[in-house]
Amino acid sequence: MALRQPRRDERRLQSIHRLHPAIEGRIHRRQRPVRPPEDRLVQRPLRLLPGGGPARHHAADGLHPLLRRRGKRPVRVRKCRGDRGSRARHPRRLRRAQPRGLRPGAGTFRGGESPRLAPGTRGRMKSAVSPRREEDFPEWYQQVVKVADLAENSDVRGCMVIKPWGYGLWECIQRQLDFLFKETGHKNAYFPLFIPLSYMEKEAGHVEGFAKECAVVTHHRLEAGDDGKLHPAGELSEPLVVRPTSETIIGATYAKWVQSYRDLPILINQWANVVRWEMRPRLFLRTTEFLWQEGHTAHETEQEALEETERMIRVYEAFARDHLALPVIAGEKSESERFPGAVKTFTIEAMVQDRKAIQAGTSHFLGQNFSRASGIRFLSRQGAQELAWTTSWGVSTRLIGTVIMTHADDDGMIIPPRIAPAHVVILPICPKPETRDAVLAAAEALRKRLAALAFHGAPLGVEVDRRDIGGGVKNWDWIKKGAPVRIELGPRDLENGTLAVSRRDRAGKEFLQTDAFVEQAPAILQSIQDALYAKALAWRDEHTRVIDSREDFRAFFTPGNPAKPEIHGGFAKTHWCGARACEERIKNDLKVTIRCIPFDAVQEAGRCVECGEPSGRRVIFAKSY
RNA sequence: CGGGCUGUGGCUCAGCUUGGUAGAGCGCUGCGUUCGGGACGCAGAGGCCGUGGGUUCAAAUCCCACCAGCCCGACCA
Repeated sequence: MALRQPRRDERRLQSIHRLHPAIEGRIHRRQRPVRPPEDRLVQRPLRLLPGGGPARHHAADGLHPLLRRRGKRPVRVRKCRGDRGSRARHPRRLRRAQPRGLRPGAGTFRGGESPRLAPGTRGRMKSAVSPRREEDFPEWYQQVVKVADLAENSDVRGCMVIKPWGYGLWECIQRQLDFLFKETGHKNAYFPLFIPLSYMEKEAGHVEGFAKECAVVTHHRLEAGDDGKLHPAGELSEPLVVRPTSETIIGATYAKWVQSYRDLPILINQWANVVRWEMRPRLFLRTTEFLWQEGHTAHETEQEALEETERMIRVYEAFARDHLALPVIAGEKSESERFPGAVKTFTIEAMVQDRKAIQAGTSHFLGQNFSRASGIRFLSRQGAQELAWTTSWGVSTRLIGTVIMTHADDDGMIIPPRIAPAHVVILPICPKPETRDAVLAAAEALRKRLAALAFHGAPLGVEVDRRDIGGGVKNWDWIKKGAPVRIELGPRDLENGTLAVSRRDRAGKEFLQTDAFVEQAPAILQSIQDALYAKALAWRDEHTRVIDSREDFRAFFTPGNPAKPEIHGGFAKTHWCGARACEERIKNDLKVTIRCIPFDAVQEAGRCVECGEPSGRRVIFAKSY
């Protein structure tokens, strides 16, 4: 009783708070913001390709031929020129602009009732995602995943349903990475989901790292009880662990495969799911079950294994850069951040839009730790029994989260063309039933022409959205999903042989001759790819600081408002003496960790940013995911 | 695993203090007007109020227990 009373009061307080006029006014304001003319669509001259490429522009008056043609009919022209600002003065709009009064349940920023305007952004275009990045980055992220139709939470805590558009991203990543693995001499195989408990105990560091987050299978049968419910029965003699990673079971297998140096190297990769019982799941970034790839190799010499470890982190680095448009820093992890059981861990670290670091891929030199634990022995060229040298390396569906947090904006997802499930989406505009068939036929013809083209060796992915819904809704749907290029094709385009092209990385749209567009399509996609990379690189560089003093370091990572930290900090390139104690203290004080010791760090004398002891090179400090 | 909070149509929530016919917005369906920047009007479908027990003539509402989820800390790709 005493427990519930304060709860009531709090609820009441909340209700009162919601009804406060100032707050209500902000939430209920339904006015459509009058967009400044320079933000309007059609008027702004566009270039689809950088540097005055072959993109064909409208005549000097800035008008598309279509619009000029219609210029004889002033009413149409005004409409076509996208003079949407006038909509605010339209009688119907005016009516909507009136305050609606209090409506129950509307005092929320979530769900369908998203606010048109964020505080202090009067007159700005509303964005598709609410809140905006600068308002609440974690919530923005969740909303992007949702509105882009990438994934959703399932009824199983911590496990997500990856929806077709999101899974399409994974398929593209998978296909291209797989190609790169094959190119570097690896073959795919598949190992069991279940690992005998005793295997997990073999490597001490490994146990320590994963024991706390293992799902354990103890029974193999269900029996109906007297209560009518099903109960586990048939207890296993030895519990099975659902793989959190596969070093142990693969090691045990390799031990059987390897007899002599002639059996080495073993270069194998597996595409699989793994389970790590996480406390705080987040779609794509940290889920209980996730999809990944894990490469496991065994080598004759330490040198060979080290080369493999570095080769694969370089593969990841290049893949991130060229395919995902992610600038990453490749380097080595400090001891405390190493993979459990590894001798060395290499990583690629990306910076996302809240300036935090995210580990996007890792490659581990496992030394002889796992071959010792699993007994991977071979007869050497000299006739002696030796332990193999092993490596493992992996990237996961977290890459998708990284891509989202790097490229997406306040209107939703932006997909780098090279991993887009569909590169070009054709939106047929069918205002009148009598032109519908012709427009759809033209859309299909265009799809075929585009699909015959190639982008980086693969056919262009083209989708025609035939859904019978409003043109604006349809268009926004694909903006939110982040399709690289949208084509609007309407009846008037048919007469003129034109189409309207929109790039997801830029505002507005441009009318082009269909032939010209088809010719340029792959180049436009590459231009988008390059632009995304350039933007992400500029962002990272802008928020990377060379820091030498302890005060500057602490100031860099201390938010102005600790109660509700704003987006702050970034990458700090600082000297570090190498002592674990310094690293630890910084982590405790600032929640900042060493992301990596970059491979390309120049040798340079300096002093540790924490203790002042001498240091030979700089490391990257950052807050991280 | 510690601390705080919440469970009511698909989603976000109101209703509970003071027990008496279950509500709103969005979404969904149909029809009409729309459709090249996110439309509008009208009509409609959809809920044993987390579960179990108790109090009462009567429980979404009061009491008890349980379950689930969220947030903040420790851990992580």
